[in-house]
Amino acid sequence: MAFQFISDLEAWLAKEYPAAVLPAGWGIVPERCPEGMTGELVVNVFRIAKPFGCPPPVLAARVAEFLKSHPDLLHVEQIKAFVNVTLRPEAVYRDTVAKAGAILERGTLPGPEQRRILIEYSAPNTNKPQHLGHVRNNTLGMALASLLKRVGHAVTEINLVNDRGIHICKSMLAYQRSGSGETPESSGIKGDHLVGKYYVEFAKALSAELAALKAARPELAERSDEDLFLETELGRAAQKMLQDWEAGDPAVRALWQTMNNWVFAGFAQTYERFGIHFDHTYLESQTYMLGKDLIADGLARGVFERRDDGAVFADLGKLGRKVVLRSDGTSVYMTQDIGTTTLKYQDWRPEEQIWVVGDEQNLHFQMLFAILQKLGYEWADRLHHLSYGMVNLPTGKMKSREGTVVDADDLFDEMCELAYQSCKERAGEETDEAELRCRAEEIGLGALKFMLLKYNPKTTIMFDPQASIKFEGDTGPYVQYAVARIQSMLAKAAERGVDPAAPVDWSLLERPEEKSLAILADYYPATLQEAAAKLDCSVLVTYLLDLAKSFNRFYRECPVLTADDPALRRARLELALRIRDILSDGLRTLTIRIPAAM
RNA sequence: GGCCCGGUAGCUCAGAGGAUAGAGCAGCUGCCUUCUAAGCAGUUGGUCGUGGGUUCGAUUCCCGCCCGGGCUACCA
Repeated sequence: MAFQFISDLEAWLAKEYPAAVLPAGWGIVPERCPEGMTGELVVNVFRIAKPFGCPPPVLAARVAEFLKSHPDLLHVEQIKAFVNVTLRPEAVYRDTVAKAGAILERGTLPGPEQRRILIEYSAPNTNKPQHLGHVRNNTLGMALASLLKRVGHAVTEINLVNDRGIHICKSMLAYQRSGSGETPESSGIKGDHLVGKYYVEFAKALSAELAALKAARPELAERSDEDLFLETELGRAAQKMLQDWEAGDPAVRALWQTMNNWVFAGFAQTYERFGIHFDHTYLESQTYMLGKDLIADGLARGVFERRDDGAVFADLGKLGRKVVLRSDGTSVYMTQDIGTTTLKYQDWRPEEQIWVVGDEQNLHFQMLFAILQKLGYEWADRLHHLSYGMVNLPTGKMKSREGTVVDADDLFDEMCELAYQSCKERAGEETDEAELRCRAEEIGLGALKFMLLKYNPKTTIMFDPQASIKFEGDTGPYVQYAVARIQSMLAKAAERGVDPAAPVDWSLLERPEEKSLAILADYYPATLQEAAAKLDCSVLVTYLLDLAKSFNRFYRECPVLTADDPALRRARLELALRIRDILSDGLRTLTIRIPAAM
């Protein structure tokens, strides 16, 4: 915030109360005055009173007294410990939007607060295409990376692809048995979907075999499917394939490489369409053996202990005990994660690492961080798990096996097709097809990202296709539309006799819709920084909706190009342009693109 | 059982020790020969799960309880 009367108030308080011990980073943050109260900003003295050693209403009275004599303020009203103020128009704009670029620049953190941050997200398996759950992960990851960059951090985006393991072997086995040489080219099916088709095929065949097994041996009826996996022929065959893979069997390796390449090509398309770019992709097949030496080292140093059966574990106190090496000496997931985390540190030397991973792994990450701290890494206290909730459907959870997943590519298509229909209806005949498709892509995918970012990451999202796919109300297109309206005004400025390069007389903007818009705009830098500090893009989303709403109210109430006074036209256009810059910057920060027109 | 997250309007969600708890959707009423109606304005709708406690003040903090979800493997 950069309001002059606030700085003056702080200076005055410092002078009047020299004994007050103010906390570090102290500063008065004015709040926007609630609807229905007279005033534009409010100084909440409840919040600041403590160090001054007098009752809030008493301090508020003194604050009000000081502010009443301040030249920037038209009206000051004290109610209990709230001091509501109304500003002179010239003060509003001078302190907010009038200084070109100032608001956008203030979004960047001061140098010493900028850090090198590594963020890992997406982390797909290569046995099936991505679904809505992955889309939430991808969206949260890419937008968070972008937000952190926006406030000045040096961010490295990493993907760690889980390209080996029993799940891949399931797809491979089904393909080997019934694929008859089908390829993405021969079938016309996108690579990841083709591989997914065989994964589903395996799952079906396995459950048929399990059902037959249970029918033949009723004593097994109570056992879980996982439990009985190796009792089935298919299970044993998949297991055998995994062992062959690990032994480096050339045929298995070749099939694995072929099918994985299909999936990589498919993922690349999906990522490209969504606008995702990783600085580096690690493959689990190349990192899964890491970590064992660190365990051995930790064991020697007494960080880990060996159990009677030979398994090595970490005693993590309240978190419990965690096995880090099986009794047969092989790794578990935790072993690999210890290894890859140190690898990532060595490769990039980040000051912070962030993992975007679902909340079912909360305990895993608590344990991982605790283990790394026990191992004594000085960077181990700057690791964050950005935990997010599931995406549920009205019918319940998404389950690959039951075919109830919302496929990522299908969802993209559906969003964009709906956007296209709407674009087509509202555009004139003269707009060409390619342009409409391009707009629809930006609107459709923008709506999807915005919808996923709107929620606090930790909440479980209910995705109702009927209700969630919409372009009205609290949506991305609502914000994009505000930008499009401003662009359209700018395009017409010349024909209405407004020169966007002419000087601006801000004092003409006296209407409440104008002033509150400028005041709200000034909260942008703080909002960016708050969102970045909380690793929560929904803070920014909510703000952009507010700002767009405030703009739309202004747009309705205050004619811009059709105002009588040319100087007023000029000033209002300038205000609109400053708002456009913030909305655009905000959308870009969320990785949402801005259509040229809507 | 233990640990973690959630319970706010019919629905989906914000908010947060302070003023009269907000928004979108859905419903109802208006507003397009006037800068883009993917918009604006109005209106209906709430004992903020529940019982205690702390406080000048609690929906917000603390404790108990109820409901929903997650985790609690030598799976990833």
